[in-house]
Amino acid sequence: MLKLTKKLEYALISLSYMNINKEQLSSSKEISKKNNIPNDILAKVLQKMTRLGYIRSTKGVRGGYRLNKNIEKISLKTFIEDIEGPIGLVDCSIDQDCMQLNDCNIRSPINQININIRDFFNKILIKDIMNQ
Amino acid sequence: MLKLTKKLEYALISLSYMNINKEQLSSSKEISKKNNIPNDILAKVLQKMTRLGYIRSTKGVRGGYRLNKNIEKISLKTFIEDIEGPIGLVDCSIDQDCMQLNDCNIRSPINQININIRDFFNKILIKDIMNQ
DNA sequence: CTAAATGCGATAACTTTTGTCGTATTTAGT
DNA sequence: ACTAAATACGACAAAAGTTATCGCATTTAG
Repeated sequence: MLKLTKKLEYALISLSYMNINKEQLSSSKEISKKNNIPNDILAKVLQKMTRLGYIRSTKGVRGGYRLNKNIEKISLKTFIEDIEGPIGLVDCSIDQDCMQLNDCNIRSPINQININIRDFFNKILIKDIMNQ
Repeated sequence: MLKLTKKLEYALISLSYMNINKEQLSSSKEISKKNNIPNDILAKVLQKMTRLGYIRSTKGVRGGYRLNKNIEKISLKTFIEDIEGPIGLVDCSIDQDCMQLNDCNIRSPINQININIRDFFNKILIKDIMNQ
């Protein structure tokens, strides 16, 4: 319940892999084999990261992916939210409508905690995860 | 994905309710009605908190629940883990076995982040949530 | 004795996550 | 021009986790 999804795990593993493998393109197949990740899922994760601009793709034979430069500056918060949507401990920290409405007795403290968690992840850079 | 479960939400709402309602016992039915929570689920959450010693129950007609004294000292980390099990961003921060085994390229940084998250929740007391 | 409450287990419904499949497009190499 | 290897993408299926429901037992005030 306070857990990263596999999608996110695979994304981070891939970035780390590409970081070590900087000189060449890394294909989805290669990354999946080397890291025991189902290829079909990984492919989609890589495509998503491409759309988001974290990596760049080269199509066709001998194609593959490589890191984009901006990756150095991205926080884990931005990355998580780009891949999975907004971080919210409870529904009302994202989209407001819940049964308790305005008289929920824990709304404001929980949402403060949520702000602090976002801040926590904002201070972590993904390059810190890539450069283990 | 970085979200509290309803069980936990209901638990915290109940504690907050009992805190406001200190002078009397609060029945499951009463708490559920006042806070728009399905009664059957809430009942089990309350029973669990009773087993864990966070609240105390009085059975029979006019029975109900009230806070136990120790509640003042409990951290959100302890509470979450008592209700839901250990906090772990990835499986290997809890039970080790994963596909990547020892050569996972993000294992150690992620597990360090996990330690920091646990610490984050450890510094929050549930009474801070109850006393909104 | 009855009604209102807690206690508990089994199971069903729902939601989210994870994984699979099929097909189209791009491109290096021959 | 053709082929094989790669990315791109959408629809769907399977698995897991969360949330909700039901039925029955026990306790106790009045």
